[in-house]
This record gives sequence, structure tokens and C-alpha cells, in this order.
Amino acid sequence: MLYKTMKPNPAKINSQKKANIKNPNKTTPNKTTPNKTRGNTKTSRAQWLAEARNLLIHGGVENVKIDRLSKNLKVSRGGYYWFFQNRQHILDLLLADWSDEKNDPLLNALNGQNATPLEPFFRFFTRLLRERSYSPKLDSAMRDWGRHYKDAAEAVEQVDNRRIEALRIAFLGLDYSPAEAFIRARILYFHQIGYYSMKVIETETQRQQYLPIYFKQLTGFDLPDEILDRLYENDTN
Amino acid sequence: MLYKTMKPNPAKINSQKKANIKNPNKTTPNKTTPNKTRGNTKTSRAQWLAEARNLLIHGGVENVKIDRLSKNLKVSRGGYYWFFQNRQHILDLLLADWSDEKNDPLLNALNGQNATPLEPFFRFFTRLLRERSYSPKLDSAMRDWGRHYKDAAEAVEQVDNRRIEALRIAFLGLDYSPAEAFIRARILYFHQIGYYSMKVIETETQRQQYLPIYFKQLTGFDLPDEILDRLYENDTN
DNA sequence: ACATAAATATACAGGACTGTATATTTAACT
DNA sequence: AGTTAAATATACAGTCCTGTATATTTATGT
Repeated sequence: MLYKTMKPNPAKINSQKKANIKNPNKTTPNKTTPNKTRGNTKTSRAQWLAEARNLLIHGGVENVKIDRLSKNLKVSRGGYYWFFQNRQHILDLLLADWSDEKNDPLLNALNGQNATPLEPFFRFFTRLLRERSYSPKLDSAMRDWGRHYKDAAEAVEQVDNRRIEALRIAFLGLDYSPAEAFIRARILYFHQIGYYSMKVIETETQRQQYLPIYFKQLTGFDLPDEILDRLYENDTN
Repeated sequence: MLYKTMKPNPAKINSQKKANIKNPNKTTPNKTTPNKTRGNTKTSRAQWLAEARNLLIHGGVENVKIDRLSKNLKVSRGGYYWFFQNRQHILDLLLADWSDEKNDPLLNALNGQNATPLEPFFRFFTRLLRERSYSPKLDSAMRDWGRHYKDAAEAVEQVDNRRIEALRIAFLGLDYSPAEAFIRARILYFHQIGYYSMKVIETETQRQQYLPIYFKQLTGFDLPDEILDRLYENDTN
């Protein structure tokens, strides 16, 4: 038996004239959920997005399914369709959020004000190592997604190009020739993508030991000792 | 209506005593299809595998579905179950084939006999650039697969470790210190993975222009001019 | 306390896919 | 020419998933 009950639904006979009043959030997806919840509320828009991001990271786009989302949030699928129009809707939001320039910790690390031309590299390596604001898993998941879907591919390409361009500028600041700055930017960035694409299991301690050698090899400059100390600071970068 | 016909199947009443004689190929998956085909033959085992590899490359593991395979091969799904036990079966075969050491062109490039210690690097770079025996798309697809499935993850890790170890040995041949050989091996390999993980659109000509700079940066040695000529040779490496 | 609307729950219809059982086709061998 | 078995086709049962329509619950404001 495919369905549990086959008895006719009385609602179908005495049906209301009008139903399905449009949820304003659906058409204004950027509107945040108000602080005071009203009615029979169990989830927020942000929770759905967070869970979707979680499913994306752990199983790829194909794993972001409405029934899994609702199961994990312990509500029925009906809840999903209150906040979002269809499956594609939440995928679009995830993508837009990730590819937004101002949400890119790596780009921000490179673009800040610099006391010395090596500063952007210090910040860049620090963020990669600490994995606080930067999530390599999300980055990797987006990249995987882009492999087979056009929209995601374009977003990933844009993000990558922005970062590589920022790296190239940073290498120019170290007085490398234009050609070498370009190649070094790509080697540094490609290396990092590859590093996370393979899942290298290393403790943070191990990575800090390798750091000076990597830094020297990838930038051509020695990493000053005092920079290493920054990694133990307790900020949220 | 869920199914087109609901009339009882007469075959169910006058059913044969025995059916479903096990296909010997199913239990001996490595057996090749014989040259002379018998009976109502339209596809070979190899064709199914090739199409599965194609679907894997173009849509990921989740895209390798029996009904899509059979649709593309223009036969019914019944054909699939003659050659393979279930969906997992063909996935296992794809994985085993790819992760087989002797099918790895990159590893073979590094492990051959060398006139000079730079030889393995020449061969390595040549194979990457030419993309004849080495398929970066398949490699990338396997890596994506490994991100979410344990068996594939283990296979990918094994392949990666073998290649990085071979690169490390090659760098030791260039008289780098053990620590630097290790880091250089990883930078070279991670870079390559990252390069293909992003889909950088470049013509073969562009890549050949960059090659000397990449080579110098990644190995620490100049690329001799005569090596570039090899890339125009018409062998199948 | 009560009406309102936000959020959730339920029922339904249907597509895509898997796997099993059985029937059918067809080339090769005798 | 008839037999055989390799390969394919078909029917069926069932799971997972989407999306729509409608009913139900419930905290909040009045």
C-alpha cells in the first residue's frame, strides 16, 4: 500500500474559497525573522538556513532535501514552505550568502590596511590556520557544488578570481615581477584549495610547525617569529 | 494513477519452478566479456562501466543511476542486472579500477628509471599538461565522491599518499633536506589538485607558456628548453 | 476571553528511482 | 531446423522525495 489512508478528504467538498495567503517573507527573502515570534512558532528562517548549510557540508547539494531539513529540525515539511518557495529557493540563498564579497574572510584578510607589504600574507595564513571566521569545509562544499551546477560554478569562479587577484596585488607589493606575482598568487591559492580538497588530517600544532617552511616556500620570505605568536591570541579572526 | 496497468500478471499463476540463474559474471566481476557474443546481446560489461564513469564525471556519484545508465545505452534496466548485482556493484568496480596502483599514470610517471634526478619531474609535468593517459576530470570526480563516502575517501587517500610519497622521493633526489622535500612534495601536489579542482580555463598553449615559471617555482630548478619540445611529440603518455 | 495570523501539520498526487520475478528475444552451437 | 543460454524486456512492489491544498495549533495583541 502506497498511502496509509485512502478515505476521501471532507475538506475537499466543503473547501474554503481562498487559501494559501502568500508569506511576505517568501518574496522578500532578506527580511530577518522578528525577535518576537507569534503563533505556533518552532523554527526560524535562520535555523533552516543553518541546517541546510550543515547538510550541504556533510552530504553535498544532493543531500539538501526538504524532508531531511524538516526531520532534523523536528517539524513537518509544511514549515519549510512557509519560509521558502521551493527547494531551489534555499539553495539560492546559501549560494548568494557565501559568494557575497563582504562575507569572505580570506578576501578581507588580504584587503586591509598594511604596515608592511607582508602584512596581508600574515593575516591570510593566520585565518587559514585558525579556521575561525573562514570555514574550509563550506568553501569545499561550494566548490563541489559548482562542479555540476552552473549557478554555483559561476559563484565559485567569482570568489576564486577575487581572491587570486587580491593575492596577486599582495605579491606585487613584495616587488615581484608581474608574471611572477601572477604565478605565485595562483600557486599559493591552488595549493590551499588542494590542501583542503584532500582532507589532510593534521593537528593545529602540526600545521604551526610546518607554517614557517610553507610560508618561506610560498611567499619567498621568511616568517618573523613574532608573527607565530599571533596565532595564540584569542581573537575571532 | 500510479501504475499504468493493474490487471493480474498471468505469469504469476503458471510460474516456472526455477528462475534467475545466477550470471557467473556477477560473482567474477573481473571476467571480461568474450569476443563472440551470444543471444540477444546489445551491450557489453565494459560499455556499462564506461557509461557509469561518464555519469560519474559529469554529475557525481549521485548521478550514477541505473535507469540513466540504461537510458543512455538504449536498453532496459534489466540489462544492468544481468551484468551487476545492484547499484553499489558498479560503483565498487569503478573505485577499485581507479585506485589500482598500476592504473595510475601520475605514479608511473614518477616511478620510472631516471637518467637525471629531474627526469621524474619532466614526466610528471608532461602527463599533467597533455592529459592523455591521465584524466584530471576522473581524478576530480573521485575526490568529490570521497568527500562524502567512506570507501571512496579511503581509496582517494591511498592514491594521494602514494603520489606524494613518490614526489617526496623525487625531491630527495634533488638533494633537498628531508623536511623541505616533504613540504615541496605537498606544495607541488596540492597545487595540482587545486588547479583542477578550480576549473581553470586555459588552452594548452597558455599552459605551456606558464610551464617554465611553474616548474622553476615548484621544483626550484630551471626547465631545460629541450624538455618543452617533448610536449609536441606524438606519443600517448 | 477572544480573535488574529504566524507557523505547523496532514492529506494527497505524482515523479524518479531501486530491486525482484518472470517473460521474451535472438545469435550461436549442435 | 531445433535447442540453448545470454541478454534484454516487462510488470510489479516499494521507498524517497517534491509540491499543493487545506486543516490545525498557539502565542500575541486587543
